[in-house]
Amino acid sequence: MGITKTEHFSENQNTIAKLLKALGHPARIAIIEYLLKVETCICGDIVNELPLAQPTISQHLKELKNAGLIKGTIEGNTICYCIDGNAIQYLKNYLEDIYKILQSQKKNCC
Amino acid sequence: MGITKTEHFSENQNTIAKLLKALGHPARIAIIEYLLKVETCICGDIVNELPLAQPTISQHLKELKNAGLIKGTIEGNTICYCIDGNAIQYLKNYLEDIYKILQSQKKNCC
DNA sequence: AATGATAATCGTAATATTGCAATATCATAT
DNA sequence: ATATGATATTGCAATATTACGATTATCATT
Repeated sequence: MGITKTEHFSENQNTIAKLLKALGHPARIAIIEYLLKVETCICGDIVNELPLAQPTISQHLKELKNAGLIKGTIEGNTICYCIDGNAIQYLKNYLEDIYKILQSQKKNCC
Repeated sequence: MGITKTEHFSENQNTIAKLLKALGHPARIAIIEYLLKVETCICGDIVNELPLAQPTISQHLKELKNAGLIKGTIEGNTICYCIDGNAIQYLKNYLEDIYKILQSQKKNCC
């Protein structure tokens, strides 16, 4: 029915899925990579960097922000966006955990 | 227009986004976690573990498989599913790289 | 106050996703 | 041969996502 049954899954599973989903679009990956590159947070020029219209980018930024992957603070008449390290760390740890468990298992098939 | 403009982004960005998108659903996270738990690859009982109908789970499995996150091999009249460690490692490395770069930057805002 | 620059929001069209009932497929047991 | 059990596919309804033009809001600078 087009609606995800979040209530049937654990809070952790929903949190992880939400973060990963927010990153699951090339434009949003590109935004993250750009934010990482420029280092400084004055980021009004994302629009010039990406091949998408300004409203589209604004929408992608909103989604990244909703998911908690970036933070934005008003800075005069521009907005200062930057990556939230905690969210990245959370995902990194999750994947490291999965990887570690996989490594510890003796492969007996596939 | 509802269609992602993949052609405007790098191959790497599209690959990462595709993997993350495939993981960006609680049911698929639950499937991965279950596959991790059972260790052995005979995994026909995912349907009994998750609160979703059999066709829905079959569809989620297909998406994980298309993204390259799991492998499935026919084993008589059951199917043996297991996680593809390479895909997990790829994502893990990507997030570790981002995290490392973040750590190396001196925070001056946000 | 008027102007300009920047970014968010609204509205809408096109497409994708989620979920399931019904059905199909296919290996194996009877 | 036929029934059974396991998984895949089809078809469809409900909802979500993607993208952008038009507009609006906000604020710094005239």
